[in-house]
Amino acid sequence: MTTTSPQGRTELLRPDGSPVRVLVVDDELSITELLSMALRYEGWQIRSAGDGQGALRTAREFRPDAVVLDMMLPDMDGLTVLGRLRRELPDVPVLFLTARDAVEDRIAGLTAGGDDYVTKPFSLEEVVARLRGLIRRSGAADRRSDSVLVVGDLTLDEDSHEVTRGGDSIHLTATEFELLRFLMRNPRRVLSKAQILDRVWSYDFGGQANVVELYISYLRRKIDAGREPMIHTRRGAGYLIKPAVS
Amino acid sequence: MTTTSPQGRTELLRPDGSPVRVLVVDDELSITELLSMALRYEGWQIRSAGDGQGALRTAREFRPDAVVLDMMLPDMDGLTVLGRLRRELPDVPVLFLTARDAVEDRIAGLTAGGDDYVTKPFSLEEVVARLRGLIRRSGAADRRSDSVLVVGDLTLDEDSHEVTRGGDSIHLTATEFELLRFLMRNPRRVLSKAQILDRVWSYDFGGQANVVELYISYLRRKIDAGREPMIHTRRGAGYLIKPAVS
DNA sequence: TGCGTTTCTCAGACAAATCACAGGATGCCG
DNA sequence: CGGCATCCTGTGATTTGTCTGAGAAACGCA
Repeated sequence: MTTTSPQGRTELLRPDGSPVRVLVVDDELSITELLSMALRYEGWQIRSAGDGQGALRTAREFRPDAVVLDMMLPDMDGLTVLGRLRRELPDVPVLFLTARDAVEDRIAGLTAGGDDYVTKPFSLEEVVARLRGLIRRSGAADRRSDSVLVVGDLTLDEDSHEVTRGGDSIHLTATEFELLRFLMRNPRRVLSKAQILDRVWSYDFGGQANVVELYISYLRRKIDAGREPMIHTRRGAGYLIKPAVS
Repeated sequence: MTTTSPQGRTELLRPDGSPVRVLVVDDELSITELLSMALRYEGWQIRSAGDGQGALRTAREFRPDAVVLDMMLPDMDGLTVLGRLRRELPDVPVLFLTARDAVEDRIAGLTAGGDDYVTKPFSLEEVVARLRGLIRRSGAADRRSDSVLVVGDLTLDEDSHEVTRGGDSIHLTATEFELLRFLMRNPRRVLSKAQILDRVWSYDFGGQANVVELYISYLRRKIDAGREPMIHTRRGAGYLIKPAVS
């Protein structure tokens, strides 16, 4: 089931209307904190664990709808945790976190069961989007929820990565796509450059803050070009997107 | 009966609408886990067993619509298991798993009865496709479900392995065929290279991830050559197939 | 056993995307 | 209506991702 909160955000809910439950497992406290905060903001109920033992214990009791699982845990191998987790909760989808530079040896097979993974360092948008996808497909959330965001005559399909405005297909790069997704998931809402940076860029991004301005300008060229603009600047505050007719 | 889920994936169902039931029998836990994961993702209900005794016990109680049976089991010969299985469930189709170097003529006789086999190491696409075929032909699922995938003017027949575009017949190698089948079973959906690798290549493949790029390029030469392209690259995300007119 | 086919590695060419930098434009305040 | 802060955007260096040719190895079949 999806529902729209007073702020205009669309939330995933379970069929009985209760919030989705997600278990986050990582040994770095800064990561679990970061993720917990971001996922809570999605309206989900979060528990976290710092090792395999804790993960299994919490899973048994918390019965999450999805799990975010770091492959590198102090006490056991990620695949071992996965195996035991599956014995408890056979159908729970798992989002794996892996190091990008890790020898890609035992990444194989991770997506085979419909699970997914992201590499560290990740962007929160990416984690949230993939989790939403997993939960949607797992059927823990209502099946009617679909993968298309719509704001005015602008649409964004999270499955096909297709973006259209007024029926015209628009090609976006990966970063542009994530930025637009973030804007569209928060329509009519001012998002500060800091918020955007924290969400759309990976958590270790160390560059200039004006990449956001740059990418907003890219998006405008592609989306607002010669039309009634949908992306607006609130000087000193941030940006927002809203339907053109206003 | 077939039904199309919100994601656009086609699922096999039994005539009464309940999910298809499959029993997986293998003594290697990693194999049963891998298969269970993948088959569950097909929307099927899975039980697994690690030896002949367990297989027979589970079969009696679970009454599967199909069985995946490793020929090498610790306690009894695959043929013995088959014989006893047949006494319980005369009509259930069986997919045998055999080592590649095993004497193949023993198997040849078995498949005459409508059963089928794949050799280890297998790809998940292959197992799933063959299981779908067995279940379809056994009549456990609705007979109207057919074996031809269609995307735009591109068709792929899973039974005859025939591929055509705009009426022209196209010859594909085994790997090209499986890759195309995977793409066509997930039309308009971005599939990452990891997903493709996990699904189309065998589970023990340890090679370079760029085989996917290579085979995509082979497919393009054969399918998109001089026509409106149907296979598209989403840089940094993966590949997708969709009808040319769009 | 030998020949054609298929699979896969490797490496270079190429294209696209990302981002820093800096000058120009715009809005806001007094 | 100036002056300052903020925002916009052109340019180009660098990095990253993808495509494909060439050839080696494995396979399948006669």
